[in-house]
Parts: sequence; structure tokens; C-alpha cells
Amino acid sequence: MARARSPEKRTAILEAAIEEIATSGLGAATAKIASRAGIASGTLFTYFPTKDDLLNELYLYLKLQVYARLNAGFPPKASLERRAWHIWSSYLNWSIEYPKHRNVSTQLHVSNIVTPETNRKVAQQSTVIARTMEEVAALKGMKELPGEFASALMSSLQEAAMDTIALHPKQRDEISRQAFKAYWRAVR
Amino acid sequence: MARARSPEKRTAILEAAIEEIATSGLGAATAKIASRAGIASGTLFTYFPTKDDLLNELYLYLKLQVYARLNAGFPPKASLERRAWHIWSSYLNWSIEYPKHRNVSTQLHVSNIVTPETNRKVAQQSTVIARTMEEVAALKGMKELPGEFASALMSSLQEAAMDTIALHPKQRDEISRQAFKAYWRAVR
DNA sequence: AATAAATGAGCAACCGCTCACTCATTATTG
DNA sequence: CAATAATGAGTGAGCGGTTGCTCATTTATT
Repeated sequence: MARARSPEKRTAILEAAIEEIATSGLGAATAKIASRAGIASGTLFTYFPTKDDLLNELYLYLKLQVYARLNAGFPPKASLERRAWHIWSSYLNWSIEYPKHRNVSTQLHVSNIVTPETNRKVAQQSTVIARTMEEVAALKGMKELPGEFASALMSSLQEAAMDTIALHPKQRDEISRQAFKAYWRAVR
Repeated sequence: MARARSPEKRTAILEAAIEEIATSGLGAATAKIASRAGIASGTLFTYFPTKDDLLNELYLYLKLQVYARLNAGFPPKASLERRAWHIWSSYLNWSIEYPKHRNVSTQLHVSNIVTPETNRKVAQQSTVIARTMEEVAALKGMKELPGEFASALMSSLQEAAMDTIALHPKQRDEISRQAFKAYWRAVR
């Protein structure tokens, strides 16, 4: 046996990538990512064989972080509206707390770097939330629409809320609550 | 005077850029864009001094195209719901008809290449629509929220509809109508 | 004849990635 | 319990290729 790979360095690379991509876009140089992570340029490739692999793992990393947040404190026995509110507010707060993370996440989402394989892995990690969203999709307002629409609607409404909060940061909580109300009206 | 610059070549470059960026991302090479447009690599720079200029003008080009579509056939005296529906359906149909254009548009939107200057120019071109959206923003459901929220909500809801239509292309019209109903419920 | 568009070879800068090498860490010996 | 062998992480100069952009030259338009 020899030296073990350090998980700290791995996450340092991922965090450095977020920072670099947030400012320079997906064309951010691997060398810059490495130097920001405090390692040599070559070392990056012992953790991630190619840049595309790094970006895919980064996408996974960001998504899992969000899901971890959603699962924390999830009230499984509360009413549907309260559970939906939990999902709503945890995600929105994460997006506001880590705007760079969210920016990189959407850059990767729009690009065609993320493989179906990666998307599959992401989908596997959301069972509790997925079930709640299924219940929402069965409500009157969503009945005539395909099942995924309720989730797509929530994430898109959150984007709208984010954009608005960015312009009126002081009204953050009020906007969050009112926007959820609008969501619930649309869905019911 | 001498030889005039050809508007056809200009739009050929813009259309080629859309094609290249849709497949290779914003890192698409200017040389490839030029060759797809049927011109020499250097000629691109007599039309656009830098790549960033090209991308900014491309963003403007895409946005103006959408607004032209929205203004065509706009019923200024119809009910608010019908006017909102016109905006909704024309934009959605454009997005479905030109998926690459929309993809490039959102890539540019997420990147930080688009300057405030460009965004200002875009905002100037939407007076009729802007006025309708102001009326929507005054409705009960949007009263407690900042003015921009109603538009942000529409465009984000359209994104949700687009994603869903991509998965169920046959139900396109039904999804479009139902999603608008959901929007109207949220807004009223 | 005068002007400016069009060309494409060429340039410096930068890209992702490799590779020969050093070194930290562990397992295996006597 | 040393001494040593085996392993693979860590390094950074450097490679082949690509990038955005320039510029001497040619070509088309007035």
C-alpha cells in the first residue's frame, strides 16, 4: 500500500472549480482550479481523469449537497402543503446562501457536458422528495399534466423568486412566502 | 465609397454562431463559426471586433427575434387574459420551433458575457409586452410581490413547460394550455 | 484611381493532459 | 524491530493542439 488519496483535496478541487467557473465560465482552466485548490496542476488528474469527469462529479456534488439539505429536517408526517413548503424553502435558502453554487449548477445543466449516467445518479438520491412531489402532481391543478410538471413548476418558480429576491434582498422572506402561495394556487 | 458590408453575411455569422454554440458551448471557435458562415476566418472580425462583441450582438439578435414574434399579431384591445395568452403562446412556440436558439439564449443569459449595456438595449424593445405585464402584476395574486415577479414567473413557468414538452412532444398543445391555466391561477 | 471588404497564413497565449520523476506511506521480510 | 521493497500520490516542465486575433495582400465596388 501507499499514500491514501485525501478526501479534503478532492473537495478542495471541487470548491475551487465552483469559484473559477462562477467567474470564468465552464472554460475555466484546470491549472487555475488546481492552483486555487493548493495542489499542482498534474495532481488534479489523479483525482479526476479528465476535465469532463471533474465537471460531471462537480454536478453530482452540487446536487447531492442540495438533497442533503432538503432531507435534513424533512417532516414526513406533516400535511402536504407543509412538506411542499419545506422543500420550497430549503432549496430557496440554499440558492440564496450559495449563489455561486447555483450558478455553476445551472451552467452545467444547460451545457451538454452532464451525461445521462450522471443524471441517473442524481435522480436516485431524491426518494423522499420525489414521493411528496408525486402527491402534489396528483392534485386538481396538475392532474391533466404529466407527472414531472409539478417539480419542474416548483424549480422554475423558484428561479423567478430568486431573480426577484436578487433585486429586492430585503423583502426576501416575504417574496419567498408569497411566491410559494402563488405556487400552491397554481397546483391546487 | 467602396465595397459595402453585406447584412446577409452578418446574419450568416450569427446563425452559424448559434449552430456552433448549441453543439460546442460558448467556447465554440470563431474560425469554425466563420467557416460555417461561408467566410474566411479573418472576415468575422470586420463584422464583430471581438468574440465578446459577437456574443453580445448575438444575444440581442435572439432577443429581438423573440420580441418581433410577440408583437406580430398582438391583440392590444383584447382582455388581459387573452393578451397574456398571446405572449405566452408566441414565446413558447418560438422556443419549441427554434430549440437551439433558445439554448444559446439561456447559455448567454447564465454566462457573464452579456453586458449591462446589452441588457439595457433588450429592455428597450418590449414596450407593448411590458405594459401588459404591468397589468398582470397588479392582479390580486401578484399585488404583494414586486412588479417584475409576474414576468419572471411567466418565463420560468415556460421553462417548466418546455422541459415537460421535450419529454412529451405529442401533448405539446395540451401542456401549453394547461400550464398557462396554472399560470393564470397563480397570478389572479 | 480610391477605398474598404475579403482572405488566410501566421502569431502569441493558452488549453487539457502526459510523463519521468520524487517522496510519503505501508507491507513484507530477516 | 529495523531494513527494505512495493505502491501510488504529488510534482511541474513540457507537448501537441487550439484559441482569438492580426496583417500583408488580393479582390470587388464605387
